[in-house]
Formats: sequence, C-alpha cells, structure tokens
Amino acid sequence: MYEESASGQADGPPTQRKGRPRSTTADDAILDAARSLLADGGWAGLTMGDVAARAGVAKTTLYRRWHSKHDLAIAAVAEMLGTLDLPDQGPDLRADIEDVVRRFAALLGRPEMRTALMGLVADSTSDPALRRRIREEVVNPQKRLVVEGRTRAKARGEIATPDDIDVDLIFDVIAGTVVQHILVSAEPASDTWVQHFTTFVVTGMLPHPTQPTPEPPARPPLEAK
Amino acid sequence: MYEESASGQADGPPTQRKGRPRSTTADDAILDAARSLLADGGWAGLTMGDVAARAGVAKTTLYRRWHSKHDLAIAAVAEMLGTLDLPDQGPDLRADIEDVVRRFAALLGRPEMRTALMGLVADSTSDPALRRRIREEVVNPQKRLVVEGRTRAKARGEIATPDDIDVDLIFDVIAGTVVQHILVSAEPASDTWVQHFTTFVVTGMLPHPTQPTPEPPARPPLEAK
DNA sequence: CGCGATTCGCTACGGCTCGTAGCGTAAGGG
DNA sequence: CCCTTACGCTACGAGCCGTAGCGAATCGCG
Repeated sequence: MYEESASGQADGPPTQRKGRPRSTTADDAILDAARSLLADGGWAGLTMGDVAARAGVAKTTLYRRWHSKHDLAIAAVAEMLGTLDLPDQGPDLRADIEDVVRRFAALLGRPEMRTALMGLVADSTSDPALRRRIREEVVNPQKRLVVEGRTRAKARGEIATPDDIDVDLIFDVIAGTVVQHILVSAEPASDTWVQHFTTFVVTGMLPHPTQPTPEPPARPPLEAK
Repeated sequence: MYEESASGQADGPPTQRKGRPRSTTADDAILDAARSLLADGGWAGLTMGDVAARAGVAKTTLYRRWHSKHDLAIAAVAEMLGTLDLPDQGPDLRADIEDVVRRFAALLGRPEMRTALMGLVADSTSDPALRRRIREEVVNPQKRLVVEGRTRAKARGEIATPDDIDVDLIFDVIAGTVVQHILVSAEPASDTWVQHFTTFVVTGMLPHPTQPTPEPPARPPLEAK
C-alpha cells in the first residue's frame, strides 16, 4: 500500500521515516515530461511509457507516486495553477472582472493546460469521483477569484449586499465562456474580445431591469419592412 | 476507396449504383448501440468491438461506414440534434433566449450526448481537423438559434440594428456556461437556474452602460445604502 | 559500520483497444 | 445469370494501461 505523499499535494509532516527517500528531482522531471508531452501530442499523447522515457525514469517510478494517468495529469496541471489572488487593489469591479477573464484566457492559452483539462473533464463525465476531484483540486480554487472580487466590490460600495452577485453563476459564465471561445470556437482571446466580454459580464450583473417575463410586452407588433 | 455516404450526412443522390446495397437497419442499429454504450460507460465505454456486438454486426461493417471512432461518434450525436428552430413566434427576446438555454440544457442532460460531446472536444484540442468538423457539423448548426432570435428581435423592434447583438459572443456565453454548469459544476439546470441565467444574459445585452474603463472611476454606477 | 527499509531501473506480462487484411458467403442490379 | 458490392468471421500488428518480480542502490538508525 503505497501513497502517502501521492495524490498531488497533501504532504505536511516529513512523510518519510526510513529507507531510501524518493527523488525529488524525479518528481519534477516527471511532471515536466508530462506537460511537455501534453503540449506536443495532446491528451492521447500523454502515455505513461513516454512520460517515463522523457523523464529518464522507469515506468514503475510513476506508479509509485500516482495511481493512474488521471492522478498524474491532475498533479501536472495543479502545479501550474500557482497562487492566485487578484492584483492588489484594483480600481473598480470592472477591472477585477477583466483581470479574472484574462487569467482564464492565459491559462487556457497553454496547450498542455487545455489538453489536460479537457481530457480530464471528458473522462470525468462518466466518473463522479474524478469529477469531484477535479472540481475541488482544480476548479474551485479558481472560484476564489470571483469571491475576492465580490468582497472588494462591497468594500468599495459598488454593490449593496453580497447577494447582488451570484458567485457560482458568474464563475460558470466566465469559465465556461472562455473555454467555449478558445477550445470550441478556436479563436484566441484577443484584447478586444476580453474587453467586449467583460462589458457583457459587468452589464449582466446590473440590477435586473428585465424581470422574468413580467407580462406581454406592450410593444408595437411589427411595422418594419 | 470506400466512403461516399460516410462522413455522416452528405448523401443526396442514390449513392449506390450496383452490387448489394448497404443495410439501413444496420445503420440504425449501430448508431443506437453507440449511443447506448456512451450512456452506459461514457467515452471510454464506446469501443468499436462492443458497438458491433451490441448492434449484432461485424466490426468490419462499422469501418465500412465510418473511418474511425471519431466519425462514428460524430454521426451518433449529429443524428440527435434534429431539426432546430425556435417555437413559432415567441412573445419577446427574453422568451427566445430562455428557450435556447433550455434547449442546450436538455441536450446536455442526455448522458450519451455529453459524454460524446466532451470526448470529441477533448480529442479535438490537439486535432485541428477534428475540431473543425465538430464546429461545422455539430456546433454551428446550433448557432442558428441565436441568429434566428436576433432576427426576430429586430422584427419586433426590440433592437435597432443587428449589430446590437454579437451572435458569436452570445452563443459562446450560452453554450459555454451551460456546459460548465452541468458538466463541471455537476448541477442540473433547474428552472430557477435557467431563469436566473437568462436574466443575466438579457441584461448583459442591454446597451453598454459601463464603458470599457473610460477613466478613473467617477462614481460607483450603482449603489444602495 | 552494518542492517533493515524503501526506492529505483529493468524486463516481462495480461488484458484491452484500434484499425486492417483475407476469405467465403449473401444479396442486390443490368 | 453474372458482376458487383456488402456482410460475417477470424486473425493479426501495434499500442497502451497497470502489475509483478528481480537485483541494485540509497537512506536512517543502532
């Protein structure tokens, strides 16, 4: 029964007691090799044999650290997420939103990131346990950016109560739209697109002027043409 | 050199000239089996051998119709898309938007749909040709719903010029957000969520009250308290 | 210094998948 | 009636995942 420091990040105390310690340089080499292969050959290009070969390590060494290819992929991308946090004291809510959008776009701009992310999401579609891990270890940490933005907005007086912003919805909108734009529409997140989209999001957060279908709109039927 | 009626839909004239014709019942059985396996075992559960077995057909018969597993999957989901079109004469823009949102949610509510879709998108991340096919055969047809909604909105006088609505952006927002909500956040598209999100989208399409960071924040645009 | 514990590299494997090839047979069309 | 094509079957090559078994290397500890 191995594991202990596996699963990616839960470490804490000196996990090792006695015996030969694990090579930390091997850890880095493996994760680097994994990202390299992901960038080169996509999700299908990430094979345990190739990772081992490129890292100059035996395949056994991989499985001593991670149980499966999924675990390795999660570890490889989780390490890229790094510490988040908005830049100190943005001027207003719009700037913070735009910053979050830009961060997501930059993340998905890396080939190794998008291939791993989509590969994991695809497999998680029929694997609730995997989906849960991805959500908790990869996605949810990013959600803090939105929470932080909301806190600041309230501190600035831009919104009255925290309920004015539905964090879950805003997050799904930003993350989902950026993914769709870059991965499916296959277009880069240009500056103008980011600003355009940010305007849409900020506008959408305004107090709902259009109530959920109040009644038949008193509107001229149609006289155009 | 086979193919002809393969690739999923391009048929037109009686493709067949002489020799034994292809069994159309086999076509249906294969696609049904593929969807069935997708629903049961996800993207990994879709194996050519199992599809053939469940359809009561030889594996050779599959490859006589589609070149690869990707082609089969595309054909299987493309058939489910059916004819789109909004319901006749919705009352207003909001109702049309809500309808589109609901359609996407219903689509992704089917397990065979989401597993196939995400599997294809994941693989397409490092395969431009595949990505192009998915975009043109699966995604873009759906985009017509937004175009149609915009046309109606203009006819009703709800918007001045077509430029008031960026179809590509709106589409990415709707498709991306629904996918993120259902697949990553793993929550169902409840009625209240659909209405909440629709309100967000409709509000976001209003004439941009917040310009792209014009200058030092004159004043918080909205405040209470 | 020696000893137990653990890791490492290597090789080999079982099971599964994709996609192809070869062959005899079935079912249409001119 | 014969030619052409589809069909079913079996077998195969190549690739991948994850595991097992083995000697050799490297640490902590007494």
